[in-house]
Amino acid sequence: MQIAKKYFSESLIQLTILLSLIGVRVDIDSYLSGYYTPLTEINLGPSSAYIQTPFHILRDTFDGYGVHPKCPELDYFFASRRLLDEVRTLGSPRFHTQLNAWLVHEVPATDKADCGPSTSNNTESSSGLESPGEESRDVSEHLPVSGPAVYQTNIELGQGPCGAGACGFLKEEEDVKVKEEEEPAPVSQLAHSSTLEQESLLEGITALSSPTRHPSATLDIDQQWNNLLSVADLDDLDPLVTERLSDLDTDITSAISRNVSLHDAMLTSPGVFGLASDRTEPRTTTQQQRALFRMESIGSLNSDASPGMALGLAALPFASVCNITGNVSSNSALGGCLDEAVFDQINQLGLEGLDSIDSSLMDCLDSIDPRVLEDLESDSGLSLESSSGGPVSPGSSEMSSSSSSYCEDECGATGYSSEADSIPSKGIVDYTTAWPPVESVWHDHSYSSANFFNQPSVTLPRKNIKEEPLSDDDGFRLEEGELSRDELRARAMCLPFSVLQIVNMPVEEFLEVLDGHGFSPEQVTLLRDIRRRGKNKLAAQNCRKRKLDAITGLQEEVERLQVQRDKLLREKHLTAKTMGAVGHQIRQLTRDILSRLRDESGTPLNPDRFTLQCGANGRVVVQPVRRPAVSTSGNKTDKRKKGKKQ
DNA sequence: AGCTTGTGTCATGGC
DNA sequence: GGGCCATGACACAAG
Repeated sequence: MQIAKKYFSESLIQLTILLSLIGVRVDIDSYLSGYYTPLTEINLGPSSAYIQTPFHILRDTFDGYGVHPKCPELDYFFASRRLLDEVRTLGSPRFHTQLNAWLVHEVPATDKADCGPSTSNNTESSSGLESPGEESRDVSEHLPVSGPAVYQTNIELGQGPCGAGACGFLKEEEDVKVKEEEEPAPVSQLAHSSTLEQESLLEGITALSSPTRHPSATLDIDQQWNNLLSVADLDDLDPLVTERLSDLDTDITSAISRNVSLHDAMLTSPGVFGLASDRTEPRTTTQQQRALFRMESIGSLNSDASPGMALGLAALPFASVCNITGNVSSNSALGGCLDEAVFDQINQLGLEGLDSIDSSLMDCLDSIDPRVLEDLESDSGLSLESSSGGPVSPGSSEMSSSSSSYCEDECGATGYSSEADSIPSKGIVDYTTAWPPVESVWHDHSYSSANFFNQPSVTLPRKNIKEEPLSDDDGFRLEEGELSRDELRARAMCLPFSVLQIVNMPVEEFLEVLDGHGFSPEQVTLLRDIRRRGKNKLAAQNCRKRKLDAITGLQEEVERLQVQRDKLLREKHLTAKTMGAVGHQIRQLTRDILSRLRDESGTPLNPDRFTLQCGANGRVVVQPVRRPAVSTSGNKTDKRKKGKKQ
């Protein structure tokens, strides 16, 4: 179940990314909240790489297994959101919108039954005219919504060369009135239906092909359109575009009849086209009303014509999406790119590196001589006495006899170590046995332990050499090379504790020591200062280590994101190029089809004035090119402005 | 001599 | 309120 959920989530993200490429924004956060770790951005600033976030609450849980509370790898959790944002910011390629028609429509069986006989039974077509009132009424009956695809104008059903009088063509305004048929297919049915619904709906769509009287012209059109639509596979589009475009360009001339009249295009019933030669046959008024530049029945001329063309045309806008979706599911190149780029990083957020760090560190520690470890511990001022016994403290025996509970095993970080809080500082350990255990000293994330082994050349030599100037400790200059300033101070004040002891002993024990040993105020102050400085020194070391780790992690992330960005940009460029080629091809096909249509006067339609429009129900109608009304509105605005001025 | 780097220390804020 | 921790800032030493 988890795998299925993961697969679904990844597919959803991929789909979102791909939809974003075509301008569709989908918010999937709500869908992913149940699977992926909540994408809460914490890296809000340069200093927030290690904010005090209680990640440790997950440390002992399944989700937080292996996650160090302050590990910089936690930042990778948030890479997924940034990657998605990056993809979205890349923009989206645009389809060429000059082609706003699809030569597809659905021809139900009832339509054939109704319209078939109309060619022979239409007795009113002799007039070739239809009253505008009727037309308007009919349109009002069948066009509930005056959508952009439907033009409701006064048309004149002049008797064209076909003689059927079924052509609705307004000569003066060159406007075309288009009617919807009685089929109850809603306008938004295709647009809002799912892919499966679209497919089932498109199954009834017949092909838009040339009439049967031009059988040679209809041979390859279905295949051509199928080829065209198959190009929507973005993976193979680029190398195939040119080839298929050339194929279509060469074959379209023969694929579409040049002698298709506008009347034929307007005929609704299959019988009209089937008997297109008999252009003098009358039609009924209602059939004339329906025969308004509709090409829905063209395909019916060829009863055995494959619906692939119409299906492909109607499915074009959906096929693109479907093919893209299919690419996602099939791990195609683009999807694979996104997989590699996005989800690999998401999957790599498991912080598995911590385990390797731990193992490698333990291996390193195992191979080190304990005596060497003692020497290394003595590098830091606080670590000088971390070796067994607390060598210099004159009161060491006194300490041991005081049954104090110290945590000298923590020579390193107390803040950065996740175990330092729980293991050493809480338990009451015998002083004599608590000193040297190496295995409890070297924590994987301890700055003063792990780093000393990993980078001894950086930290060790200078620590041995360095000694801050002390004007008040001139008497201890001989030992400055070995002892820290606080060590010298502790010796000068005759404190019976080493610096490490002072620093690492629990608070209760420390307070007990302060109260129970009769120290002078100066000694108490020095003890507190030594403890404070010692803890702060380790904290500073850990802080610097974390800062370096954070910088390193961010640099690596930047490099990864740059590589991924370049890859996505290349994909975007390729997709835009492909879309442009497809759009050009579609425009060319549209022009070719329009050039083969005739109006009632027998003149070919001007492709610059007409377009092919695919209705929501799959019908294809011829529409006049919309004239932008910017000029008129601009004139009105200008007139208004002028009037106001006057 | 100036710069860089590493380190210790202090001050401060949050828990 | 005190202790602890993290971190910026500063100073210092060494390369």
